[in-house]
Amino acid sequence: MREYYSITELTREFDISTRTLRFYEDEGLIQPVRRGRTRLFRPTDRHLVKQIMRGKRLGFSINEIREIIQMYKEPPGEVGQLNLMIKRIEEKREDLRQKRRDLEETLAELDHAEEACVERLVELGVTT
Amino acid sequence: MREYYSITELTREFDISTRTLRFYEDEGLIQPVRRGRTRLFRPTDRHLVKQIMRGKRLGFSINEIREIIQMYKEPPGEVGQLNLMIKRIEEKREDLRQKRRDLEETLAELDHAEEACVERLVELGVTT
DNA sequence: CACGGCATTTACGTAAAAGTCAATCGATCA
DNA sequence: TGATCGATTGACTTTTACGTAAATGCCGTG
Repeated sequence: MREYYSITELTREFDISTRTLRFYEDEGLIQPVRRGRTRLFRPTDRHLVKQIMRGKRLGFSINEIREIIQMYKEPPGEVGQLNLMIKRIEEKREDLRQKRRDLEETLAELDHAEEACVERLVELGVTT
Repeated sequence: MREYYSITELTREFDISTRTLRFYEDEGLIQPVRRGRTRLFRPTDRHLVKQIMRGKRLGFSINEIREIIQMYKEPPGEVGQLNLMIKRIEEKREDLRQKRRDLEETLAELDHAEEACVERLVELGVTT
């Protein structure tokens, strides 16, 4: 496991801009350390970026991603806080389950659409 | 099956504003008919709205949703167009499969986070 | 030491997707 | 007939998530 990644390494790996990484830092999603003024990204920062990109692909906003990231962190020490966190996690999971239903339905409709296209090709006498 | 829905009926059903429905009309995603100036939404418009909301939850942009909706329509009559459409459909499906992987990974991490919370509660001697 | 290349900060810009507000119109109820 | 309710249009505003530009810092190489 590498100790540090440069900002450009991460921009290449995740196909995002430096601006985007600095933006995520401003938003408090990642906390790269500094050597002088230069940012040094540790493996945990890299992993966070990976999680952020996943969240983005799933259509979560920065705020929602921030919430999700909170959940991955060490669980709090107090009972009330723990129960609250469990509740929040359950909510997010329900959210994700809805997305999964949406996803399966969309996939099914696309399957259907593709079949219709293929059938149409057959009608037109195209040798597959 | 109802013949027409009013704009407010649909805003209530989908929990969106009238502004949003008009916006979708401006964007050409739906084409409600008119009685005078009043919009009348047919079942097909309602179904389109349902598909739009699904797309939104999955993080697709309006343009992407527009593309997807195109794919649900009648397949074109020309062979080149049909092959192009099949290619586009396959791309979208790959996109959705990526989302599905993201989704499963996120769900797994949330499961993990919840377990950690529950364990912590046990450590604290909370009777479940 | 000058230079190229990467990095930084600050500041302003922008596209997408609506929200909000004001003025108006038309149908209907009392 | 006047008031009220729902709908419409148009203009302006807002939020999110960065993009872009300008000016400058840091550093290894020849």
